[in-house]
Amino acid sequence: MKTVEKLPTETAREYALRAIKENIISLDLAPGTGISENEIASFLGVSRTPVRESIQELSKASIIEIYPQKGSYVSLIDSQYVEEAVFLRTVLDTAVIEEACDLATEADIQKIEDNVALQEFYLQNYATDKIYVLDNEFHRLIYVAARKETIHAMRSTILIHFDRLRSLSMMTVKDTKIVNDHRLMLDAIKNKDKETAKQLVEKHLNRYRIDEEAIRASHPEYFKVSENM
Amino acid sequence: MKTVEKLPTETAREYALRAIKENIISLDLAPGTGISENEIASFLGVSRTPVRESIQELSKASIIEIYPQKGSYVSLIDSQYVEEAVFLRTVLDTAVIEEACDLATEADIQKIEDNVALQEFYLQNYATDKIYVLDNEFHRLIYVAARKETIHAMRSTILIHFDRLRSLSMMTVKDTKIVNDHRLMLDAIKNKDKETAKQLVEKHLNRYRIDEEAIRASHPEYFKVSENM
DNA sequence: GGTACGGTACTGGTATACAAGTGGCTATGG
DNA sequence: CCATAGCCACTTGTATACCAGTACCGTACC
Repeated sequence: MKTVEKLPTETAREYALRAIKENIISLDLAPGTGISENEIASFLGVSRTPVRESIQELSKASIIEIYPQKGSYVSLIDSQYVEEAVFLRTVLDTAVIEEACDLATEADIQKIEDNVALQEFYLQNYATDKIYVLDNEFHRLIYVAARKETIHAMRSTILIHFDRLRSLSMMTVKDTKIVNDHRLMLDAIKNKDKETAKQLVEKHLNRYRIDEEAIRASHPEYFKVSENM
Repeated sequence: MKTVEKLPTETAREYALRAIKENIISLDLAPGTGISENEIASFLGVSRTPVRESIQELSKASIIEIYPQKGSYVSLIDSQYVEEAVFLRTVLDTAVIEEACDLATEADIQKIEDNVALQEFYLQNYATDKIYVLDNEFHRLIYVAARKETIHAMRSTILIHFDRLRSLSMMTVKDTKIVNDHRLMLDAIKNKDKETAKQLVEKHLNRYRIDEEAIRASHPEYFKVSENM
């Protein structure tokens, strides 16, 4: 497990949740790893309570499996859940951007504009490591503009199943293309052009198609064995 | 707060979550009510720990608002969240039933068939109080058939915002119509007829249109005052 | 050598103790 | 009578103690 800095503003619970999430997505807590509430608590320098609450939450989304009195494990990558994550993102993102076309205010658009401008700036200056955070923030801002922030929170939890597979794939979509997609989406929202916006989202998501079988071949121990074989 | 029987199979945490949820949906814990972890814990006969974990979970979906060191409150009915719930249900249910048309196995269909048959039986015998539970189960089985069970779990949490408004409306859609809708949906899945299935879901959801303003007029104290007025 | 049994050191589930902060009530002084 | 200061009873947040159940390992006995 990798160290995560505790921000002064967050509670122990928020810190623990963030630290565990980041470690799972980055695969520093690899699929199948056994985790102990006590161990993580002492590693993070907090008590079991906040750690336990975080683990409970992740287990709700099947990111962690809890076997009472036996142990807890980071879930193996399960095609079932990855598909659910991809499905949810596809269905929601397209529906939400259409809503954003209808509902976005000037202020919403300005925030997105600032975000995209920053993406373009970092792209020009080859500081592409910053783009990952801005990317997530961009998509959140779309949900905010569509007045669907609660839905976004749920989306991001289940998306962990997909995110860690993406980490594992080490597949990198050219940042140029990502940022360009974002610029075009913003334009579509400005123009209230739902049809174009929807098509852009579909095209954007298609860039992240992952060859799961190839990864399974090189890291079979990370994957759940399907029952139907 | 109304008593909820503890099932012998569930943990204290599951019991607490279920009890609190049911009380919020039934409005026995009315919107705006102040709740205390200690109070609920002693009422349910468990300690603060499982109660606290449940409240934390509900606060994630904005069902409960926590003000540290001050108190926690059942959220007032907020049009914003109700709309998010309706939006989520509409978007997901239509997309999921299409998936169910593709993916449902014989076993899945048989379970739905049994459920619908039971609905029809209770309808014939005027035991319509049983239909509410079967209704929820019916929609869950559709998600199961579409291999989207995790998504269903998230759906049901956010739907609380809508469910309690429905309780408040005391609006009753004729059970005859509901059960008939379900029968037709099942047929569409059997026939793998996505288009019909989708239209049926839309029609079905339209039956639950609620006149929020009328309810707001008769119970203004349950509603959040909009900031844009 | 093999097997069965028991101790031990873990697990997560629950209960309780303590900490830090808030708000209201009361008592006291003007 | 009013205002203010301080105590007290509450809140949630966190840490810790205790419980029941599990797994594993070593030992003793066959």
